[in-house]
Amino acid sequence: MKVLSKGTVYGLRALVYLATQKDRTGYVSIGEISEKLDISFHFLTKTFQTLTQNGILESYRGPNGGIALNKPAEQIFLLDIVKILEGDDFFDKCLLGLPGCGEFEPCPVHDFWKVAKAALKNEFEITSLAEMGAKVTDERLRLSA
Amino acid sequence: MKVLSKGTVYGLRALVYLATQKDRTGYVSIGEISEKLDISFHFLTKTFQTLTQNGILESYRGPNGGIALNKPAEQIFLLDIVKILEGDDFFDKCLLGLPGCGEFEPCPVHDFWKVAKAALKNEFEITSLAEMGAKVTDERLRLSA
DNA sequence: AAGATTTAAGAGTATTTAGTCGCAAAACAA
DNA sequence: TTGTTTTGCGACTAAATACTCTTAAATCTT
Ligand code: SF4
Ligand code: SF4
Repeated sequence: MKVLSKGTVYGLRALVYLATQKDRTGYVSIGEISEKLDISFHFLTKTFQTLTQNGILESYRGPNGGIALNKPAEQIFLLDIVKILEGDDFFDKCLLGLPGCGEFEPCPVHDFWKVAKAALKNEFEITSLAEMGAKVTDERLRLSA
Repeated sequence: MKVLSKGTVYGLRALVYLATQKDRTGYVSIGEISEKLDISFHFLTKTFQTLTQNGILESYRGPNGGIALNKPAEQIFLLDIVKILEGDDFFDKCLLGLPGCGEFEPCPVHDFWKVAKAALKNEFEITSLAEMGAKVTDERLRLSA
């Protein structure tokens, strides 16, 4: 059951790390994050570019450059990230991938899936990076499960 | 959000089709199913082999051969299929793929995810092929969403 | 026995996702 | 201006997933 792609998970972990560094001033380099979280530098870079282009991050090149959250971590929600990295239609997906589906002639799991999906979306909608950063220690961001 | 692999969805659609044919006696050929549901014959074959090896289906070669459910459709549940085709650990997966995770130091979505996963599993556990077959018309099994 | 039908099995190809590499562009420092 | 740091970007490679093809084995029909 792969809900999120690797790229999204990496991006998320990195963003949460950023959220835990909120007392630091200025930019945090991708190199540092890559090293601290043990994520491929170039892979992260690509993900961050997408996030920068979509207004989540601000980036700056050159010495002491790096990236920074574009808004306070309290105002960035899981849903924003997921929508950007997984696509806007992320929550429109059907469970069984059957045909002509939808409300019209729903399969047995349709009603359930609709509710479950809505719950997941809501959870993503109310969970901020700040909240995640507060609950997670740096150590736990390092190795993947 | 890809919950189930293509192979699993195909297998599921095919099994539901089988369930709708319960008044027919004898075996249903993979060729027929492949044609009726517009799914690649060889791909289906592979999935069916797995299901046969795991006791869901009974198969028979030669003219008028094919496959048949090994138990009444009322006694085959979504969960059985998913466990076989996606692996036994399907519901053990973590949402964010963070580290050392689990109960110890859960991330903010952990509790929610635990509940959502349990609900999904329960739904899969109580939904039988018969139930799905009753709710779905053959037409709707044909084209994928 | 010979040929037709149908699943079993495994090799082979294509597409998608994941991850790597190299260099250009921006900014700074000396 | 020259060199260094750091992001931007596109091409490249690797692995996983999805799909196809070929041949064998079982069973029936004649
Ligand atoms: S009825 Fe709903 S859940 Fe079921 S296959 Fe169709 S869209 Fe998916
Ligand atoms: S705390 Fe739970 S949901 Fe969160 S990353 Fe860890 S295992 Fe996954």
